[in-house]
Amino acid sequence: MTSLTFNRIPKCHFRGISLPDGEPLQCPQCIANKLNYCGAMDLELGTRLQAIVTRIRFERGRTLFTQEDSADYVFALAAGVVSCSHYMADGRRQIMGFLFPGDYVGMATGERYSYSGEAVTAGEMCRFSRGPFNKLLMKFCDFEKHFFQEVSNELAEAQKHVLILGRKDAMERVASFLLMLDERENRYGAHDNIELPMMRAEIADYLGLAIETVSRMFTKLRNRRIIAAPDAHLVRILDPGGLRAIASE
Amino acid sequence: MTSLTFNRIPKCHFRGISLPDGEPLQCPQCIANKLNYCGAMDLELGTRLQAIVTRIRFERGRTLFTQEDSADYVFALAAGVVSCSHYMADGRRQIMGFLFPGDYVGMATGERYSYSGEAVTAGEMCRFSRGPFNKLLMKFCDFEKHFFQEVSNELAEAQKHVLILGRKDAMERVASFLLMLDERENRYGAHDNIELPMMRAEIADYLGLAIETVSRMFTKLRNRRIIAAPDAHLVRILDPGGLRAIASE
DNA sequence: CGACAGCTTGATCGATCTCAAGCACGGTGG
DNA sequence: CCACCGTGCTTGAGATCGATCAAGCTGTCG
Repeated sequence: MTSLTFNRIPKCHFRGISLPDGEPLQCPQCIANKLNYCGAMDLELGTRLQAIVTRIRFERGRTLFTQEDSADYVFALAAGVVSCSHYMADGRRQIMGFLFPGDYVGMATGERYSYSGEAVTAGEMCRFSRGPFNKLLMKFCDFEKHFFQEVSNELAEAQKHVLILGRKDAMERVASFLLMLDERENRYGAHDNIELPMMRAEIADYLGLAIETVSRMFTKLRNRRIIAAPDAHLVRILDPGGLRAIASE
Repeated sequence: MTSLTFNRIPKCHFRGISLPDGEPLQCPQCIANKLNYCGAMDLELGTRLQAIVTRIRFERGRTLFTQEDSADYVFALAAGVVSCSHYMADGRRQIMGFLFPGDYVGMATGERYSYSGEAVTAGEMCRFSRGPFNKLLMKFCDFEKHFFQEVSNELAEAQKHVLILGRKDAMERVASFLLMLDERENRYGAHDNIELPMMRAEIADYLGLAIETVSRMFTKLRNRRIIAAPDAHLVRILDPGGLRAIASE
């Protein structure tokens, strides 16, 4: 069966991801997932996208694009996790968000990306030249309506982020962060553990805290039996209600 | 002359705004300002918008919509300044942004507004039922492309906000805030003073600070001759370079 | 086995919040 | 006209949360 399916690409193992050798992941599939309103067009759209895509594998730590780069490409993440960080002149970093498989970046941007994309884990992404990509989607789909929705979602997330950073204390921030990851995983089916693909430093720079503070909050949550954490990158929520209360949404 | 012009509505006097009695401001004009790509259609679009608009005047302090309200309306601000605040259960407030004449709200939202709109000054806004408004614009204009741009801008602003809240100290936050207001006024022509229509409490809740801290930072900037402040709601930037350095963009 | 990176924990420091007081201004009523 | 009051702003003093500095712990890799 060669027709594109609308299943999400398999939930990736964020850490120690093992990509199939040789045969790259089907990028158009993740595009199609996001564009699934396209209906009957998919197969041809997929083929056309295949024709203009560049697939790029990367290792943890690799910088995929920087905030100074001219925004010539649109990226779709096929596997792995990527952070979007803004660096200040003196080196301070604010992580704006994390990209997970199926996420885009580079659509809603001006002349330049305003943040840098860095690989939190190994992974693979699909790169499209902005022009042809836009033209193609515009031609095939009711393009803007769809991406309007996408950007709206991103905006809502940014506003949640503003609330966390502006008015929540350290405990509330960490709790909110865990709930966000939990909700994300819930969207793709039941799960018992939350996987934390990122390091403490990345959580800290997302939450506007110091590494040590993040660590202390995890410890506190563990001691209070709100969560269990078999290792630093795995969390099981023992008391969802308690966690939600702590996050004080 | 009845044809719509593309001039911005007159720069409003934020505080002590005096609205012409009887004859309401021409709302479709502010819509048209934002939609000026519509070109030849404007006149008819304006007329149709006239037909579905409800104009609402409001005094300082009035709540225009709340975060619990079902998002049935799109608003366009014709005059005055409005804050968009998210309230937490215990009363903490985070101001997500301020609306100025010509700004919209309610386009990029889900089922409900996720924040409340409150009048920072007296003003006037135009209210459209979401359905007819969308239909109308969709019919007349290359609607989504335009609003995609709008939401993208909003997203960029939210991300700037995230950076301010996540990684800047009190001094940098206040400096950044003043620069934002300055840039906004610059877009509409030269000016010598920045008007601060909002109170210290609102600046504080936008910047994630306490009122007292905001006040102290103003004092510090004044003492260092970076700004002059004839009164609490007027600021003149004496040393733009210095202010930019302090904001450490 | 040693070196290193990432995480945790402890002790101290400091920026910002909180609490409290005083000031400036505008509106109101005697 | 002026005393009074309320609101918003500023300033000061002390408390607090989270940052910073420093050390130790754990697991991985060569």
